[in-house]
Amino acid sequence: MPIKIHDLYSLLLKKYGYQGWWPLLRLNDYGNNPTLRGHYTGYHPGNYEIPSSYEDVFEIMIGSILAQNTSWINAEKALNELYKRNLLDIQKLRDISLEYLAESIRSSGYYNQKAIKIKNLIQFLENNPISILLEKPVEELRKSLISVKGIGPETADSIILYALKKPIFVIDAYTKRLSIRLGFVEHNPEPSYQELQDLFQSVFDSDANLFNEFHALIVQHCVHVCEKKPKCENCLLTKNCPKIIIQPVKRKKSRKTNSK
DNA sequence: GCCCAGGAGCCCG
DNA sequence: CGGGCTCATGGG
Repeated sequence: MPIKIHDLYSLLLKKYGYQGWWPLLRLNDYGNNPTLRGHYTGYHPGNYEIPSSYEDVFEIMIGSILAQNTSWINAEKALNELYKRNLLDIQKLRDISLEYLAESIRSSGYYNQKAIKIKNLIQFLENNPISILLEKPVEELRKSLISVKGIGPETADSIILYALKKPIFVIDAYTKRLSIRLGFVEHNPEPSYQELQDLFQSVFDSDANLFNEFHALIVQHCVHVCEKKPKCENCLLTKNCPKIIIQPVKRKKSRKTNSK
């Protein structure tokens, strides 16, 4: 029996509990300790008042770029490095060289590109301070964020939802994979970002806290259970999943191991 | 060694 | 408008 999106939210919440996104360095138990441990703990389950300062908001914005196509642990190491070097600050990030910035965020991968992206974000924030962004309607906000080179739809929506606490549903690779496997959307052709976002937003009233929790729950489920190679034996949704046991979804059309 | 991770831009047809 | 390529570290 196919599951409804609304029920998916209830089941995931019941199974995994509140996720406490977006994590912040200052909430890590090593927040004031420059020695990074093996895993991160900066979550704040059930507390939707966070971020509660411009510093928090800014950290989430930077983190959303560092996290692009990268495991959060690697992104967080880079964020922690910026913190250690006292660079988590708009003026500091503006004044340092691109090279020094790139070297500081090395662990997040794509560090040359991400350094440029962060510089672009800094320039954007100098023209559009956080206090101004908070006043803007979501649609206008989204357009202006996406106009920054290096901020695409997912990063823009992450900033809107998790940094600025405005209601918009974040679509990522996990959400797409899960939606396909559960049969919310067709596999072929692949659903667009907009299609998936419209679908999820059509199910609920516009609610930033709910969108926050739901997306975080999807990530939790997909990271540990509905992986690229799904662990269906550990899944709470097997009765609802058309893809159960059947081949681990698909493969990319042709994979070239192009070594230079 | 291979595979993958909380994407985006660019270039092409 | 969509597919393919590039960017890159660190963990399993």
